[in-house]
Amino acid sequence: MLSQAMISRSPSRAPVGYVARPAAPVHSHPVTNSIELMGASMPFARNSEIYGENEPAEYLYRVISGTVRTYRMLNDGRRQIGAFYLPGDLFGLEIGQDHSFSAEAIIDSKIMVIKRSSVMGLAERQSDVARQLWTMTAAELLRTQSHIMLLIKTAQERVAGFLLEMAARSPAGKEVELPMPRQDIADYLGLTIETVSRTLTQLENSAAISLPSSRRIVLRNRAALTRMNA
Amino acid sequence: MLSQAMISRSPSRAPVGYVARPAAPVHSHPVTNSIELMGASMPFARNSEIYGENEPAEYLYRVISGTVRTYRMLNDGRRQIGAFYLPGDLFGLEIGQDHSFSAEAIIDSKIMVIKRSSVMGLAERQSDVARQLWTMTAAELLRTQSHIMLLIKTAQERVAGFLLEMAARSPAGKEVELPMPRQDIADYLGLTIETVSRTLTQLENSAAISLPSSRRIVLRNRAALTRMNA
DNA sequence: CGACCATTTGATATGGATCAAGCGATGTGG
DNA sequence: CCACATCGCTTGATCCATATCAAATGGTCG
Repeated sequence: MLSQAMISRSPSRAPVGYVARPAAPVHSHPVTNSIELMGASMPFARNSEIYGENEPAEYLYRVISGTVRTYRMLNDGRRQIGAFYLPGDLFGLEIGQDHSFSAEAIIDSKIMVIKRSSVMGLAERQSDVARQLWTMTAAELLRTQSHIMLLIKTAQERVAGFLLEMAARSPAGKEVELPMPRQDIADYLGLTIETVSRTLTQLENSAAISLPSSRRIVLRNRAALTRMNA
Repeated sequence: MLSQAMISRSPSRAPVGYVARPAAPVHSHPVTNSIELMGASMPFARNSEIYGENEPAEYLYRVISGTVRTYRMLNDGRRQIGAFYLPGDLFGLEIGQDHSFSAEAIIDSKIMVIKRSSVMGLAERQSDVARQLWTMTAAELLRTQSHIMLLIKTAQERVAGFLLEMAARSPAGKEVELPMPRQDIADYLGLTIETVSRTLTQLENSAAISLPSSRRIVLRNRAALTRMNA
């Protein structure tokens, strides 16, 4: 696991030499309008690193297509996934010098890369841009706070909560396509893959969901899931 | 527990009628200089509510003396403490309309209350104030992210981490005076009081700490604690 | 002193982890 | 085109860390 990440380090990271494009806005987040048009699109292969924890945060990123995970490791190898980012989502915004998490593409992804200095420079002069940056950070804070609430719940509640969250973010509300493997879900929820798997089976048996395939989940009884979500 | 909170709701919250003071700055956080001089000091009794979750966030707060806890409840009564705030700390800053956590004084406390609108107005015109607000939110985000990492650890790691955190924030580095009861520590760490208590005893037996009294903790072997902290 | 509350300690239960094996889909080389 | 290796996922058996239930201890205040 670690060695794989190591290998993928050098090839794909530096956005040097990439050509800036007109950058067709894919998803339009109301909050980030002025930042929307900046930057260059870059491909990242499945499992490749976008940036590493403690590296200088020189860029800010937006998912064009694909999915990204951010994570942090404890020194003995336990991994905590901080967030999943879907098309339209911004990530990698830091106020400190360095990134506090690492980021990897979960599947082949296109990522818009934006120079931090240019955004910061803009924020100096335009208070609405400054406000956007603050708003984005605040949104991350709210998300992280909800994540904490997830982590004190039972396995069933965590999984139900995760499914509802993913459903809410997916284009089709009822059918969810999960881009990430069970291990990622487990590391996001603070559970093992076995527990995630068993809980999903259990939810299927109780008719709350159905699993046409392991990555495809249909919410059959959203009320039941919401009730479980505590 | 809930009824107690209810009772304490009306008496002490609205800062109406309080006289603004010159407000001697007690602790000087480098990050919050311009905000430091604003607002009025207000007393809050032990266990009284400062604000409630989902209430409009009209003020911003700084601890002058005492200690504050913020928390959120799940609908079945499980409580998660989001943070402890010590003298000098700012809390209650929200970018949305409402507070996302409730806040209570743990012990009798003096709290500086600052009108949100006045800070926001200032931020409109002064970019350094705007940057301060952003920086404060980002600091909260970092804290919350660390909290998540705590919650995936073992009981011993959580308690060791908590003690180190409190020690780092306390004036005297080696001897820590805990202003909060075991239940608050438990709800912060996602454990039960029994587990917190047992873990402390175990740390004492292994000579990592000593407990002159239940609220007073001496770090005898910081290296051991750091090692446990994973 | 006695009541009350916080904390500790003890005994037992249990949810989720761990260890281990089976299964199904996907891809590859013969 | 099929046999088989691989990988991700599920299922089963057992274990263990922490929760739960219960009682004892200690500290504080009237």
